[in-house]
Formats: sequence, structure tokens, C-alpha cells
Amino acid sequence: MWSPVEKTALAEAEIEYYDHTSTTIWVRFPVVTASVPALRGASVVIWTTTPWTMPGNRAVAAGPEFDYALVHVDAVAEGSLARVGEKLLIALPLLPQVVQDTGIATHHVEHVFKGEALAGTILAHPLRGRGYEQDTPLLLADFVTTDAGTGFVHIAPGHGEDDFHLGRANGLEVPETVGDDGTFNAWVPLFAGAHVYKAADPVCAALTEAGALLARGTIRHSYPHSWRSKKPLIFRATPQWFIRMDGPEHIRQKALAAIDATVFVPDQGRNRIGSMVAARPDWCISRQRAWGVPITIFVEKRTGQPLRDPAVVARIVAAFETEGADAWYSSPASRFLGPDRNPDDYEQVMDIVDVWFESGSTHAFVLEKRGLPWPADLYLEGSDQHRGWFHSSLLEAVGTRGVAPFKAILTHGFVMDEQGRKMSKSLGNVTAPDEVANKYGADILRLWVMSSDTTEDLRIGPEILKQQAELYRRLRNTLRWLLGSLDGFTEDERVPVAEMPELERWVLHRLTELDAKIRSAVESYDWTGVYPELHNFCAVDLSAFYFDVRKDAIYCDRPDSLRRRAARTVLDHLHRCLTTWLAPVLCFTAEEAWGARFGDDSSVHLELFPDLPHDWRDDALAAKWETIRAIRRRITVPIEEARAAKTIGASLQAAVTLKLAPDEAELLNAAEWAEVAIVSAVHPVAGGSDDPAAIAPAPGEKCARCWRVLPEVGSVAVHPTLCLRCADAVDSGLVCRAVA
RNA sequence: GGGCUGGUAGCUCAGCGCCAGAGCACACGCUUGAUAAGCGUGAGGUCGGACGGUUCAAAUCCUCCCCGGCCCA
Repeated sequence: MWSPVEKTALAEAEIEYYDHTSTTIWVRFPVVTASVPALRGASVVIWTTTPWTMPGNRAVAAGPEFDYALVHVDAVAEGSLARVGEKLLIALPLLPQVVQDTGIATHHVEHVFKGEALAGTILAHPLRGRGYEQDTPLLLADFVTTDAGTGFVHIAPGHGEDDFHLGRANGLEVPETVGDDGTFNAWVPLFAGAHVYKAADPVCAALTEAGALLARGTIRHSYPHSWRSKKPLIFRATPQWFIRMDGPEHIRQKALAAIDATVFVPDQGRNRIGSMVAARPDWCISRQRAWGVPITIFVEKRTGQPLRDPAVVARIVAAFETEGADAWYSSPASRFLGPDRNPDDYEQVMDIVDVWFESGSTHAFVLEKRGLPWPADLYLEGSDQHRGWFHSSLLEAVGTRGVAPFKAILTHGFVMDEQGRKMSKSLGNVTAPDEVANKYGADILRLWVMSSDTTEDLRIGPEILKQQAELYRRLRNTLRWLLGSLDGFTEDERVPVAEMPELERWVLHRLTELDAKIRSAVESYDWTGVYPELHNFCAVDLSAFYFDVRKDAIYCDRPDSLRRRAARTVLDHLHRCLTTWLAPVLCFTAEEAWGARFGDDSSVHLELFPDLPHDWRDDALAAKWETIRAIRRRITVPIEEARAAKTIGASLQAAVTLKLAPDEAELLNAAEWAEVAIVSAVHPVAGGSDDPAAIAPAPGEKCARCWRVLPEVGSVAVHPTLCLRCADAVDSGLVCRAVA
């Protein structure tokens, strides 16, 4: 679309639609050569809302499937421009409306033809004899409709996209009837110098004089306007610069091969950009704007060919490097053409380059000039850039270097509201990032991203953010408990893996599984589900199981006990892994948790992900502990029933009779089952693998220190409220005691 | 209108031919030595719609429709 006011082409985004009143005309195109004899002496009737496009007419189009009526006019209303006795061709479905609009009082249909039967008919331009002598072929086109008009579309190849393509397909010329300012060019017969906005009257006058005008009216319809001047636009074909896709350079073919060689995250991107490249037309890289990067071409006036002279190019480059691209406008052409060429022989192109062309050139100066490897490892953007940056970068790199400028492309979706709808002020569903950061903190915002499937559209809103805040709390509390339980931990306390209890080795195994997931995500760029899994690990494996089980050892064992030291060694590994793994997302939280142990002079953001020893991995152990946790549920469920029956309260008040199938009997001993189930006693007995455990109140007294209910409590005389383990711990002198 | 793409519990997501899953939220209970915390148990879905097709078997494959998204027209 072209704005005669600003004298520039406009992009789709710069067009606004308003109601506009246009002059409509019905025009006769006399048949010169008929495809069927009955058409002799008849006229084809077209209807258009743009009378000013008549000088640019070069064809008339009909729909191949429609029925067209050859109408004999028998009588006309007063003032009608129709003539009694004339024969007109009009689409049958539209005939009643056309008859009414043109004031034909009575008529009869002599013949009905299929549109395809009309092909080959040659018409005369309505202004033949007045400078419009060319033939007007009647062509068939799928875009013709019978929604309005006459069923015949007047084709001006310079003033409509369908018109242009139909014209090209049929070898029609594309006359440039209208100039930049919206006036007819000097060569245009009858109308030279007239402005297209004021052309309706002269065009109608000329048509009337020629006897071609059948009727005239007005229509109010939605019409494109410039966003800046609010003035109506016109469709105008103008010469442009293109990069051809299928020339000897084989850009399309090479681009498709480059797409095959690229990694796409997600892989659907390959499909998307692939089908675009396969179907796209030649790339129009020129724009007519007052401001922008110039297309630095001189066209030789004599031949119409672009000048290809390395010396000229070198002068242009030298000028631009020191003065910038404005040198193109501020310097005389002779500066670039050099002493051997006459500036009068050349036309300097003043078009600017499409901004997408500029975006596509980034790889050329961002990578090599900074000593970075080419091609880039990754291009990352929203999915809209399949047609934007990815696309232009691909075509330019393929054109200049034969391959894509990237090894991989990662795309993410768009951020929607909680219903998956686009955010808009009018809907009031906008969530702004800075508001999230202010209310919840930037860590939450990042956590939300990592909890979402970024390959698709993301959703955000109050409820979703609230949930993220909950997830965050669990992560933060996990770190906080680790820090408290690791207080005073030193290297002397560390226990080698081989000496650790199975439970500790199981945790280390779990770390190797998570480590593998994270390293895989780093390699593949696919982080979907990684942080939810970390959260799951913290909530289910650590908080609800490992931490809960080991609180007894951490809080109550002698500090020099192997069990407690092993647990604290594992907590140390957990702290290092979790802080570094969380650091890219929970930047502030992870840094805080790191600094709490290693001082504020250090930073988790300077750490690498820990390298975990291969021998931590133990799949057999993992399987065994999966089984143990399943059996554990045979205890927790009946405990809940005992609670409901008021038999017990806390699980440590329970003594459990656990029925184990033969293959389950060797998994753990009685003390270990009690430890894992966090009860005071477990009595394993033979049974089936579906049998729930029996729950009874544990006999004995509650140890004041560890809360286990044991018969032995009170058996050490100096510690009447303690169990044996706690009495020993206190007597060891290694634990804190209240100051007397 | 076209290309690409999605629609599974309140929420975020897994499953992608063979008994509907996880975490969170929710309910109830326990705990009070992670406490603006912790533990346990439970309820919750006709997998967008089609008394549509293929199959011994479909959330999973095919067709049509509805709703949403990005890019074009």
C-alpha cells in the first residue's frame, strides 16, 4: 500500500481501516473478438470502487465456474445510461442487483455461459480511440466472486495484488500510471497530472463521452488509511529490489538443506520455517523511506543494469566506515563512482533496505569481529521470529556463505493470561514482569518461567504466581533446613561413601540421576520439567522422607556417631548441589544459601555444577529403596487409621507389627524399619506383600530427648527420663547442655 | 482464508496404542526441635467436542467441528 501524502509505502502494521465513501462505476467493455458467436456486439460489464484505476486496466477477469447471462436490454428507466437494444454480459446471480443499479427497466436473457466458455474473448478498453488502444483480454481467475459487482473484475496489474499476479501469469504489462505523489504520470492519456483522489469526475466524464459508462454510484466501505496522516491509501505497484530464491545461487535449495542440518528446540520449528522457505516468493529487500540504511547501487541508465565494480564498492565501504551510511546521501555520486565514470550515466538508488535484512546480518559482525566462533551455537527468540530474524539470518548466511549462521534454534512461546488468551489492556488481563518482581521477587518470575513449558505459549496470572510462590517456599525451606542442620560441619566429620549407611548412599544415587537430567538439559537446551523435578526431589525425597527419617540422628545421635556424620556429609553434598543447580534461576536465594556457609566473599555464581563421582550411582540400591518406600506405605496408612481411632497420636507412639513376604524379609532389620518408618518399634513377621501393618501403642515411656517410646527409658538411674542412646549421648560430653 | 501449533485433575506439567499420573492447591488428621514451618491420609479428571473412523484395545492413530496462540493473506 502506498500513501500519496507521505509518499511512501506502508507496512501492514501502519495501516488503519476507516469508513470511506468511494465513487463506484459500472463500465462497458465492448467485445472485439468473441469466443462464441453470440457475444458479437455485446459488452462485458465491470464494476469498480476505484475509477482512477481505469487508465491502468489491462484485462478483465471472470470466474470459470460462474454462470454469465447475455442480457438484451428492452427498456430503460429515465436517466439510465443503459441503451435499449444493447447486449450486456453480467453474472447471472448478480443480474437482479445490476439491473436495478443501472436502471434497466426490462430485459431478457438470451444466453447463459459458463465463465470458462468466455476465455479467449478479447475486449476493447472503454476509452479506445482516446489513447487506450490496447486489447483487453478476458481471463479466468479463481479470486473472482459473486458477492458484489457484476461477476467481472477489471484488472489493473499495477493496482492490486491479485491483478498483479494474474497479469504476470498472462504476460500483461504493469503500467506505472500513478507517481509517488498520487498524480497520473505524464504519459497517461486524458488524465496526466490529475490526482487519483480527484479522478472520479474526469474518469466518469471521459467514459460517458466514450459511451462506456453504464452507471455511477457511491459506496461507503472500510478502506485502508495511513496511520500517520489518516489519509486514504492506494495500491500501487512500484519497482523494487529483490533477492531471487531460485536463481543460479539456489538460495531456496541451500536454505532448505541448512534447515535440515540445524537443531531445532522444539523440533516443530523445523517444520515451520521449512514450509515458509519452501513457499516464499523472492525477497523484496527495498523500501521507499526517507530514513534508513541505503541500498548502495548505481544503475547504468543506458542498460538498466546495476553497476558491478569492486572499486566503487570499495569506495562506498571506505566512506561508510568513517562517516556512516549517511554518506550515501551527503556525498555526490562522483565520490563513489570515481574519476573514470560520469555520474550522469548512472542513477543512484535511493531506496533503503528492509529492516529485516539488517537483522539478518547480525551474525556477520557480532561473531567474527569479536573473535567468536561462526556459526553461532544457538539463536534464541520467540516463535514469531521464524519469519523474522531466523529467516533473514538464514537467507543471508546461505546467500553469502552457503550455510546457516546457527547450529541450533531455540524458540519460546508467548506469554498469555491464565485462560491462555493474549494479554490486552481492554481485557485487563495484563501481568507485567516488573510488578511480579516487586510483589514476589525476580526469583519467582524466573521460577515461573522454568516451571512452564517454554516451547509453547506460557500462562501467567495471580493464581499461577501464587502457586510459584508456594513452590519457592519449599525450595527455600529445604535450603534453610540444610543450613541449620549443617551448622558447624567440618571436613573432619566427613565420612567416605563406602562407610555410609544405605539410606545415605541412596540419596547420593538420586543426586546422580538429577545431575544427569541437568547435564542433558544443558546439552539439549531443553529444560522443560527440570526445575519441577528438583522441586519434587526436595519435597518428596528429601523433606517427606530422607530429612524426616534423619532428623532423629541429626538431633539426637552423638555427634561422633557414624550415622550422624554420614548424614551430615550427605547434607553437605545436597547443599552444594542444590545451591549450584538452583543458582541460574533462584539467583538471590541460592547466593544467600551459599554465602551462609562459605561467606559473602564467595559466590555460587562463580561455581560450576559439581562433578559427582560415578560410583555414587547404584541402580540396584535405588530399586531396593523404591521397594522399601512402598512397604513403608503399608505402615503409614494403618497409622492414619489408628490416629482416627485415637489409639495413637504421633507416629513415635506406635509399635508396628509388619507383615513381610519372604522376598521382603531381608530388606531391613527391625531397628532399620523402625528408623525408616519413624515409629518406636517394628516387629517383622511373615505375611503377604499386600498385608497392612498392625498398629499398637508402643510400650514404655517417652524419652524426653528423642521422643521415642521405649521400655528402656529410665533404666539409667542418673537419667530417669532418657533412653539408652540419649543417656550415652549426654554422658559423652559432646552435646550441648544447659548452663547450670 | 492459508501455514505452523496447542487444548489431560482448581494450577503447572508427564503420559503419546494395552489398567488415567506427579507436584502444588484443597479437605481431614498429626506434630510443635524446618514453625509466616514439618508429617500422614484423602478427595478430585467421561484426557476440548463428535451415540465419527481404524483397532482385540485410543488420552494416545485418522476425519470433521469448537476454542486458543504465532505468522501470513
